[in-house]
Amino acid sequence: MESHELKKVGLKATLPRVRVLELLERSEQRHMSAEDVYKALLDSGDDVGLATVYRVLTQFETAGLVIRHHFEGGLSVFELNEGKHHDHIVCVICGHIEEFTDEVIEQRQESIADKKGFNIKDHCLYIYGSCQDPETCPHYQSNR
Amino acid sequence: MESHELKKVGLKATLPRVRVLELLERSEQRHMSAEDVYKALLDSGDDVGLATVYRVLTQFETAGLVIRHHFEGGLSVFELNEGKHHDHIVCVICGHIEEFTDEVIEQRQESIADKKGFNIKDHCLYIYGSCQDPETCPHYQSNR
DNA sequence: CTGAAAAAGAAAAATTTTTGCATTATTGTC
DNA sequence: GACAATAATGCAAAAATTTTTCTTTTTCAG
Repeated sequence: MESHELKKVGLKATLPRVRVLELLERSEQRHMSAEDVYKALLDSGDDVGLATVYRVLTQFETAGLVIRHHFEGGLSVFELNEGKHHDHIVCVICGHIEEFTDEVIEQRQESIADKKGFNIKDHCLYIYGSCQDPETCPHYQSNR
Repeated sequence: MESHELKKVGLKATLPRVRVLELLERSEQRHMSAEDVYKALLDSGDDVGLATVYRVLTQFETAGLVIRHHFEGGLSVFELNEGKHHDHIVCVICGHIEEFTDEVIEQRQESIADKKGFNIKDHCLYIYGSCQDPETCPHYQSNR
């Protein structure tokens, strides 16, 4: 139940918040822009304002429920924070996104930060490319 | 001479373009937003329009002269493309940015992309943290 | 249930980036 | 060097995106 998760982070379980959280948990698309969320909610019959969506997403980010990414092209997207850090590999042709983690990369980052005297708060690695799989990348052939 | 570099990529050596390029080459701040560039040019007596700055920076990006980054917080910044790829470690307190490359990380990325069937076009790694050096991070003490 | 406090919604505002168009500048040729 | 063709600039207006304000509505503890 989503209301419990909201209470846990000190947010009242209002309808818009519950809906946004449900959406992020259940949507096929793990990475959604504020606009995406807004439209999806409208489509499913919820009468919510875009300003509320922005507010809620920002609150969720602050509360640690979601993570905000800035992909190439300036696109801001949100994804549910499920606790385990991961990086992203994005197909610039079809938009397909896969997640991964690599212990070696994580460790190298730590040692680089140490060497430079930084305390890591956060980090993100985005790999952009084309997935050559016609199944997942329907536009691959026409754009190859 | 900047006009030569512009010609080389097929852009006419107009005053605004030369000025923007000069600025990016000479500024202490390697990473500048469009607004930063605009203000710096006005300050140095150039009468340029903000729209032109945006246009020129986008042209430079297309031509490969500059690289555009989207840092945490949604901030778009540009830096001169000097040919050698590097990643960034950013102090979220004072804004100080350092560049680095790590061969091991680069290789791991390649092998991850291979394993997933992606052709890497580009990639970027941003580490966010606090640089604990009071010299380079003047705000560190007050925000620690 | 009820009331205080918080949140939603709508519209306006603030930001950032792009576009249309008249004017100005650049460049290859004479 | 000057000239005309072509491309680029600057301004203002328009988009696009995100945030804020303010009034009304909702939540939740007692």
